[in-house]
Amino acid sequence: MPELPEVETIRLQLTQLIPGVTIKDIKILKEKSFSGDKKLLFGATITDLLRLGKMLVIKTDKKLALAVHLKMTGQLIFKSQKTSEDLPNKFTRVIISFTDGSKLYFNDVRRFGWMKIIETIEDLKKKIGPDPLKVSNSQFYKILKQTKKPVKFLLMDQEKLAGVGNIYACESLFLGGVNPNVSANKLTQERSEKLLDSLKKVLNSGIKWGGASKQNFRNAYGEKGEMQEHFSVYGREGEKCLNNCGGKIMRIKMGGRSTFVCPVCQQ
DNA sequence: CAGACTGTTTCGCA
DNA sequence: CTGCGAAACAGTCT
Repeated sequence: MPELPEVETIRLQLTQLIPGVTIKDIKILKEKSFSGDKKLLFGATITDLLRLGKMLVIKTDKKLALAVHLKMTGQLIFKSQKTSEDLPNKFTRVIISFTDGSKLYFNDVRRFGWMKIIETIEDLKKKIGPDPLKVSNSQFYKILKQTKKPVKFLLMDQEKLAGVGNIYACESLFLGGVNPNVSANKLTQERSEKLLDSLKKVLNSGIKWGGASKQNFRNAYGEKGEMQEHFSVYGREGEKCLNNCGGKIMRIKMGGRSTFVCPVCQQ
């Protein structure tokens, strides 16, 4: 579920909370959710946090880091007090305890997400494209030229561009006035620039509102985000287009995923 | 009961 | 070998 803005929200919050704390113990409640030898991290102190697309990397002072992918329903919630009323819950898969008594809970209803001990981030980096917030207009235009697939698929292709999922793809295409079915390589340079600009705006807005919590997303404090209240098209099927063009938002299927479009504004 | 769901990976077929 | 789509992963919710 979480896309770039949701993961970034968690990263920003955890950056205020866990650098400097030392891992005391790791409790793995679901084997599948954690890979690597947990003992290697005992005694490691968190240094900083990094985001690679939708992945979060928790770095330590040892030569090891903990990579996390939340997939559809993952949550990373930090509690400074020793006990918490609501955590762990039945969906808690991993609990990382720190020497100061604080804890980091990895919850994941559907168990698609994972935590993985890694020695280097190079392998993770290799598999993903650049971060859309750091891409230049010319770089983005080149990426668009690489495929004739519908532009929406391109935006969501992590190997081409890392971090965009279904929601922010729909939102940015609407803001950019681009039909999701248009072949990526058919966009003119001008439209490419507008689309990238829209994508950056939508992603930054998502970060500003602390992520979108349509279903499961919670930030590092266990709270919902507010971005869902600022969607222009996502989940607004049948409602009036906010551009006052007279069109109604439609829901179409692309690659099995719901896609929301304004048939008037997005050509 | 059927269908959705904000994400990847894998498998089978053209 | 490439590219594509469907299926799989697993659970809750409407």
